Amino acid sequence: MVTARWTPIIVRNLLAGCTTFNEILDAAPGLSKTLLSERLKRLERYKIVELRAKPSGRGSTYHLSPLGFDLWPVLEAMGTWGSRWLDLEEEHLNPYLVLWDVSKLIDVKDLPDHRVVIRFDLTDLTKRNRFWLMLEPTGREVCDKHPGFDEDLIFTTATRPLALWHLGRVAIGAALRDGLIQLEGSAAMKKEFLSKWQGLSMFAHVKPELQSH
Amino acid sequence: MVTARWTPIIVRNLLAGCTTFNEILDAAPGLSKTLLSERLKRLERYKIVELRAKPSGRGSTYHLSPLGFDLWPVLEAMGTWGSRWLDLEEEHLNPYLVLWDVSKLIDVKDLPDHRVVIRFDLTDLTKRNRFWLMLEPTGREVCDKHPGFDEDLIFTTATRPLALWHLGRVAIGAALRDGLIQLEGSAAMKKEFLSKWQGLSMFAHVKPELQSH
DNA sequence: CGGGATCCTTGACGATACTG
DNA sequence: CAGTATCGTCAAGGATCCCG
Repeated sequence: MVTARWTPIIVRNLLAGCTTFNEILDAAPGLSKTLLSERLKRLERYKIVELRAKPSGRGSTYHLSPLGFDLWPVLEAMGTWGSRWLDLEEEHLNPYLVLWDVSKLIDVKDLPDHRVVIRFDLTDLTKRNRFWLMLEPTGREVCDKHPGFDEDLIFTTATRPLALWHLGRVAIGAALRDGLIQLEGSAAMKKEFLSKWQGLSMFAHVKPELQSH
Repeated sequence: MVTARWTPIIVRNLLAGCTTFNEILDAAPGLSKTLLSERLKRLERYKIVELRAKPSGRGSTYHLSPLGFDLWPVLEAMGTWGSRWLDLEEEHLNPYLVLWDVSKLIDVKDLPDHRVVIRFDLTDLTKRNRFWLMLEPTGREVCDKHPGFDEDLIFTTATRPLALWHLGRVAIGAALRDGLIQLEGSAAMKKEFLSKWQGLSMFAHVKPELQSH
């Protein structure tokens, strides 16, 4: 069960803090509602996931049990192995997923006490090429429509450099110097971003054994 | 691929030292030849397994690549999780598999310089209730027919105490005292067995969180 | 022994529609 | 929104036979 199709992804999403059905679904593109429903039900039977009634009355929220949390070492071992040995594939370039991961990995204690909006422009895409990362005292969010707030930073790059940066395979400083990434905004915001809000992948420290060209 | 049905078992068998098609198959009961063949082919494409021509000319032997060996942390994390949280199931009681694991886990350097044959009698079974563990300078083997050599030790127990002992959930001393396990043979052999040839599970040190009744 | 080729069944899954 | 129910499809894989 733990290794069945999509379950590792679902558990990762729960570990990352997803709680509702659609949050889990959004962070698992390609997964159908039918299958997610079936998996969650099965994970509940296996005591890995617990359901709680939503305050709103409609639907439930999903949470890992102690048993489920303890799957983290398994997922970490898988992630480390993948980072070390697998090439960067097309599917890892999905900017929404990269930014989703970025948003989840910014430490709560590093969140600003005011709202910050960072726009990401993907120069190699023609549609769905603009995303917004919102950092607020209460949480972090990624959306692909203008959130209606002023933008504090604008991050311009292509999908591949974005993924490589997040995976720690290019340093942000070098990428800025080489023009792979551009960052616009006030000096103060840039500094905050570079020091606190990078949200590097959990496996950014893993040294790949194979050259991904 | 790494998490596809049976692949973790296949990789575990390769890590344990299986090299031929049938060795892998024997240690994965329930796995069909068709599927093992397909999996090995796929693992080869993924550079996890390497084939080598057999000296005999017929068939090949299968070996893990560096990439494959590096899956060990993943399997270890899975095994630890399972030992900690999952109940002992019927399938884990299979005495052949338990003894297979025992044989693989006896350190080469602890192997005797002469042949030792240990017979295991399963008191709760009526057929296929007798196995032989053979320890030789050149290797270890389990069979379910009399190997034609004298027996040095006779280990009498039921399947469940056998599994519990191997998993480290009952100490051999306590099991002997309680009569769950009987051991017959010369005092010297018994001493060797108890000190060197127990071949406890790799997860025998993991403390289960749940009570398996 | 050491597998490969075929055939045929099953069940896993996606699409769609539905419900409170 | 937050899922559930139904149905059709396709591919994964088991059984069987085959071959050197």
